[in-house]
Amino acid sequence: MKVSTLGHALLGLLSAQPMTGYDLTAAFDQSLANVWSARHSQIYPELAKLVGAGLIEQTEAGPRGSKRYAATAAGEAEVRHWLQGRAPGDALRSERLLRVFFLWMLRPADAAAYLRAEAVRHREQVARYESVGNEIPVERHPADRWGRIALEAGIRYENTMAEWALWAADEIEGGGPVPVT
Amino acid sequence: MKVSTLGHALLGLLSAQPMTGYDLTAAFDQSLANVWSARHSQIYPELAKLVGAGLIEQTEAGPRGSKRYAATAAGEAEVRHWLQGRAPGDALRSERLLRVFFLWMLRPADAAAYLRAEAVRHREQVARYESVGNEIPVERHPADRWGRIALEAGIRYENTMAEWALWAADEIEGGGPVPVT
DNA sequence: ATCTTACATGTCGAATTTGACATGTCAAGA
DNA sequence: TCTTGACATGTCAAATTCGACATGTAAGAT
Repeated sequence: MKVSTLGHALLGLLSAQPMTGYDLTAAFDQSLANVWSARHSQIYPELAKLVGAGLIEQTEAGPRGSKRYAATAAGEAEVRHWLQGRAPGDALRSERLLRVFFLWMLRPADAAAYLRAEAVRHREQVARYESVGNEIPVERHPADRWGRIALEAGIRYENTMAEWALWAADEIEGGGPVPVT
Repeated sequence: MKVSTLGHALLGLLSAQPMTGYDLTAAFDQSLANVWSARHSQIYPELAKLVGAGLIEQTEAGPRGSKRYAATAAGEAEVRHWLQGRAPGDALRSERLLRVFFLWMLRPADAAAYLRAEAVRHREQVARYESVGNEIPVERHPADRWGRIALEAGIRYENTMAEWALWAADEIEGGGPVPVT
């Protein structure tokens, strides 16, 4: 039984705490949004699949026809196995970075403007992350601590990209014709 | 006529220089690999689609049944339009970062070991990038200069992640039980 | 009482992406 | 001459992802 990345993400979330599909969707929109995304239309079928595989189970039926799931022992084992296996998808996918390869097609001033706007967006993201950081409860579950650690990665990433974008903008505007030594 | 991200990437590459599907596949395996990936099985059909849309055209038929394509004026205009439109897919997708959210499921020592191994992988990537940097010709096409700029983003990114991973490993191993105030 | 919003789950078709299968050419070295 | 590896293009089924459509409940405000 092979489990997709989405499956592993759901399994991981449900190992920390039992949740409904709605809660999981919210988790993908909030904390996980910046590393992996999924819509509810993908989440619900995946939950059914995981139940079928015996990796999660429904633990409770709530108010609005809601169903709460938790990872089974087999499910938790699967996550641990995934965590320790060699990273297969170590590839990063980012349309924003892809665009940089083609900025040479714009006039230098436009490209520089684009990069400075990117820097602003990255800084804004840092601000959002920092406000999220202030909302994380003071360590109730180990997952919270790891949430902070992942957040730190996000903050460092955004700051690095913001600095890079400003550097690149200067490089392009100031650079002028290439010094061919 | 809507063009996918892959389509825009192909259009951008073919605006810099006419290439065959094989060349494009190589470009996705090399320079673009770290921001967007595509297999030849996706590239060839997409080329046919772009030809149909009048965004690229075959300019030459080579030795082994090879077909060289170049972007048309409409194709170049499409790339410029894409570059200037508001970033839709500003979401980053990384299975490696996703895993971090679930490292709490491992024993602290194992999680720290995982992070230190990550740091090593990031450093190795920096080394690879730097050796690629030495192979870029000295500015023959503006795209080369942008290649360097994109490379710089990659180098800064990997260095940041390597530093973060080491910091996180220390944080976990040193941190001990949570100070509950 | 009605309205709005958040909660909650699902399906379906289309687009995207992957991996396997399939085929053939050309150049260089053994 | 033969074999290997790089060059070169394609198809197909399956998996993944997305966006739209569809439906219904519970709580709180007006």
